[in-house]
Amino acid sequence: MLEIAVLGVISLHQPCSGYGIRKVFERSPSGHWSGSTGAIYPLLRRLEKEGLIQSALRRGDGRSSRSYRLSRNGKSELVKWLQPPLPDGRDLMPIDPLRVRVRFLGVLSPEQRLAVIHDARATLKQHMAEINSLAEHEKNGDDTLGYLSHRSAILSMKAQLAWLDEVEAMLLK
Amino acid sequence: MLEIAVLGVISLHQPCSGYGIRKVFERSPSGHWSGSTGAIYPLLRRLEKEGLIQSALRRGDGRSSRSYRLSRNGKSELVKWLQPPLPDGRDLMPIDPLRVRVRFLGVLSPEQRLAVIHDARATLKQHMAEINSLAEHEKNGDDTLGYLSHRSAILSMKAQLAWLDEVEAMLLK
DNA sequence: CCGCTCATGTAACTGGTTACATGATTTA
DNA sequence: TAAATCATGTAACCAGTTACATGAGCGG
Repeated sequence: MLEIAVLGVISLHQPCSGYGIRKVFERSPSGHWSGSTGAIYPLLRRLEKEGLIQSALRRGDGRSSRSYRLSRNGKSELVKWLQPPLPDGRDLMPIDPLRVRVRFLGVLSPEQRLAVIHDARATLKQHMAEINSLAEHEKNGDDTLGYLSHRSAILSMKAQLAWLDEVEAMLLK
Repeated sequence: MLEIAVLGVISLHQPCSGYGIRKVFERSPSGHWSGSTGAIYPLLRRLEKEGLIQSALRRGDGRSSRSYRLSRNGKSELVKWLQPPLPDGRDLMPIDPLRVRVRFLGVLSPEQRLAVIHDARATLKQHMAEINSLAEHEKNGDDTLGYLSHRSAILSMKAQLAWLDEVEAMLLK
């Protein structure tokens, strides 16, 4: 997946450096990859060896960096991944840490269970507010798909909050 | 995470075999771990070595299996993981393959983009129907938390469907 | 000139998957 | 009696993280 994400990020920001790609991952609020150097740099060299991306050296002197662009093969690889059919419904459902927690809530005392729910609600609300301000900011910008990605995160957190209400109601019953 | 999930599954089904634990993962519809032998069996031995679980041999003759139970330490490890504070908001957001796809939809033609949306909608609806029938079945059962886990999956898929409507609307605009 | 950001890289590790291998028990 | 299921395990691999290491350029 990181491989595809890197191709995708290059498609959005080309020409860009490995460092630039890392920062995109690091700064993205919708959880995921750390943008660790140990993942990105070896991956970039592999992608270039496979002909999916091309690099050019930017200034051999001093602060030199590689500038990456997507090749035709790289683009068609990305297109191929994007196109239907999508993977199985199960593979579309990521592991939700909150869901896992609630699944095993039975080992806690009733009071502790409620404490977990309350804490989860607070954490979600706060993170939602953060992403919401980002989204508002780019609402009428040119990066529609970036905005929509943030909307996805917002809607999914809203759904989790609604779910937490259900959970609390059933626990109190 | 698999480590915690295994402790959790044992807490729910103890005493149970490694095979039984694997099946729980395999059959769970809310995507995640494959329940691969190469993950479970070494992990179980490690957990026992660490004193988090205990095993007893069930019939040395013929089809023999190990029967696992949670130890006090194992239970308190699970309790510790469950309790607040939850991880950072970012770490609570798993990587959503659908979101990643939409993020990079720009490389496709407008018609292809809509095809992806339509396919995603169909896949989600079908998977939602499957989980929904499971959830209905266990609605008034004793495993409230199992039911709520499925509800979480359902609500999150509903949110994704609503989001896809937003995406389509913005793409058509 | 000090600290921050840009920039690249490696080594050790963790956590998981796939595929293979084995064999007993149950069921159609 | 054949096929499915119960049951356990290993080896090779893949993807990603953490921590370490290095160094240039830029702003206060």
